[in-house]
Amino acid sequence: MSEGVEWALHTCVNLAWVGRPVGSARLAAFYGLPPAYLNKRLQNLVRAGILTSVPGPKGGFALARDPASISLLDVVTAIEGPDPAFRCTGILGDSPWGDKTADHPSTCVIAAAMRRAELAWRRELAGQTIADVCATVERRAPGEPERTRRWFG
Amino acid sequence: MSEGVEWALHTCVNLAWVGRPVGSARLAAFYGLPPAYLNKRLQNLVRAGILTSVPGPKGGFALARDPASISLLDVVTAIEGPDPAFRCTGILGDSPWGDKTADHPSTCVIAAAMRRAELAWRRELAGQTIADVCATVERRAPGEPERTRRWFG
DNA sequence: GCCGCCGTACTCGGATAGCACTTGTCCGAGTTACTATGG
DNA sequence: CCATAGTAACTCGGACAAGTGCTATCCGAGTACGGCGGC
Repeated sequence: MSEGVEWALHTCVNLAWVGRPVGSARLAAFYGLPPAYLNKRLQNLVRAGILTSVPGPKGGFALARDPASISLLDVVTAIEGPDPAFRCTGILGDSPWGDKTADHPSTCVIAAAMRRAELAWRRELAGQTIADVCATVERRAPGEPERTRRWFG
Repeated sequence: MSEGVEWALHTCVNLAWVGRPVGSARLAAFYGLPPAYLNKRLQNLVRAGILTSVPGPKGGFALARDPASISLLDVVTAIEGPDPAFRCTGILGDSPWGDKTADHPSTCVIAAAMRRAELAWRRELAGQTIADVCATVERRAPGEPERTRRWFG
């Protein structure tokens, strides 16, 4: 899985705490990441409707909606793309008595099993939101949001 | 995910039906796959203890144990490796007040959420065996095992 | 003092190289089955 | 007819290139802020 997923998730949590637009350079400096590349990934989140981008001075990226309505799955799919990890190429159609025209991705038993597993993975990710992560961190380290907000200010 | 996973899974099902060693060239010809590359992947299954390799004429690959004891997860991890898809690089340690020495992969809330999702995925895959796939296919197409066995004979 | 204009500096956004990993290929070591030969 | 030694062919196994996608970088278009001049 792309490493940018980790960066995007942590950045979303930070943005949830700050609450106002922050430039990608400042966001990247927080973790010592390459600013331009983080910017490229945050653009993916903008296209997915997770973030809003504000140009000009005092601009930057901010959450587009409530952290409670942004699931981890939303962020992951925004970075990795909507395609599932396992893709059935329909090699059954190339077998001696295979039917090239059949819809193998839908009928293949193996593809179905892999799809079931991936669905469980997506369901688990969809059940956790950015707000949940924030709440868990705050319970463990109550001063974290204020400290982060101050650093970015 | 690597495309070889699909090839390995289908090949395991075929081997379960045939029941005796089959060369990688013959196995690859069944789906029109590159023989040498399929061989390379089947070697992964041998190292994982899923297949046994028999050299010389009349040799090839065969299942090392009962199909009911080979889960889809076994095959996937044999090809993809044991590392999880999401790897926590511990960027929290690079934050302004981060602790480089802390065990971030274990304590990070985001890493925990991703690990939970991946665990659900693995559990789903571990619950399905090659024998289950074979049984489902046979129920749907009763003549399939015999037809496959005959083609490889 | 207040309003409007301009320049500036900062932001995002997309187009452009470098690198790692998956994919694909090849040839050599080892082993087994077959064959020919001798008893 | 049977045992045996030799040969030959077929197998896996690991070492060697090419293509694709992720990683990283740069520069240009656009916009809001701050300063300046005029009213």
